Amino acid sequence: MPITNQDLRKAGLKVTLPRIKILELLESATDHHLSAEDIYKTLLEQGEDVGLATVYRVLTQFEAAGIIERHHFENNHSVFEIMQEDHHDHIVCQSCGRVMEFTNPVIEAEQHRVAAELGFELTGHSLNLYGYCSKPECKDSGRRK
Amino acid sequence: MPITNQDLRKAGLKVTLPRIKILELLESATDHHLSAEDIYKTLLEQGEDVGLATVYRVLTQFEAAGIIERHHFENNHSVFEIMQEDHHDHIVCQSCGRVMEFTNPVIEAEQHRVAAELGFELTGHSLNLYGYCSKPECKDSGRRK
DNA sequence: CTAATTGCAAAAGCTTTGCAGCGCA
DNA sequence: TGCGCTGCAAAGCTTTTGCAATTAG
Repeated sequence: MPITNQDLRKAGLKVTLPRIKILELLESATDHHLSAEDIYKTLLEQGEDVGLATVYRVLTQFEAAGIIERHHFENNHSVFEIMQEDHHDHIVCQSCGRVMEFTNPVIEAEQHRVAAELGFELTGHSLNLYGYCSKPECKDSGRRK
Repeated sequence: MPITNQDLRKAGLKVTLPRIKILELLESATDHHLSAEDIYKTLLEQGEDVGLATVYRVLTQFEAAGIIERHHFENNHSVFEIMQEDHHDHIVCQSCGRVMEFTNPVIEAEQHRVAAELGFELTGHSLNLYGYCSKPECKDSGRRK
């Protein structure tokens, strides 16, 4: 279900144009993982008059409100996505930049076991796989950062 | 076994003071995970006349030569460590910054299974757990970034 | 000797902050 | 109307690059 204006208000955030637009983008993106820059450029292309600083501020607020999630991939590339019901990890194509999601209960369980074994109270984790995807249209599409 | 001068030469790198010092630091650090800044500051404290740019250059060359490994943790904190025989993942204490290593064959195997399933040729991965460790002396030691 | 390496300073990302004006509730 | 929000510009950080001087082999 999409994020509603009510959800924003509940998070103590006013319903403003930049916020609505950014949510729309994140919800509609083909692979719904976008960087701040992606969002900024797309909004400019759509004729919106928005500042990059606002994009960052809004994304940070959304993250704090639990509306979106931020991921740091390699080469310092950060992307954002709408928070999902179920947790999932990511696999990123080094060639075309495509991001796919997957869930794996076995890995999940092992992580908790490992943390417990080492005497850690687990608060979070990130698992990212990197490789080359098999899509025919993916032959160094230049998306690399 | 420690990295030798021979290893450096074999990698096409001249044996210079900064390189030796940086290797020494990485090999002797208590938890052998150091950031570029850590290394730079420590060298300065030791009275070495070295530039931060050199530290970054050397680390990058070492990484390319397969001598060290770079990890991106959350909040854009990068650390480096000597390359080990066996692959391992990391668990980081959010409070004291301690980094521990662990290996888990089950997770390892699952990762390959998942990648294959999604049609990816796996080239690398990073798994980091975050939490709070149970060491008594770890009570917000202020190391947080 | 001479190409590799270094320190310094400047530049290049990416992200955050200060501020005056604008706009949602 | 009032405080939150925004765009702009400037500043902060981490990392990289240009360059002349230095050094390993």
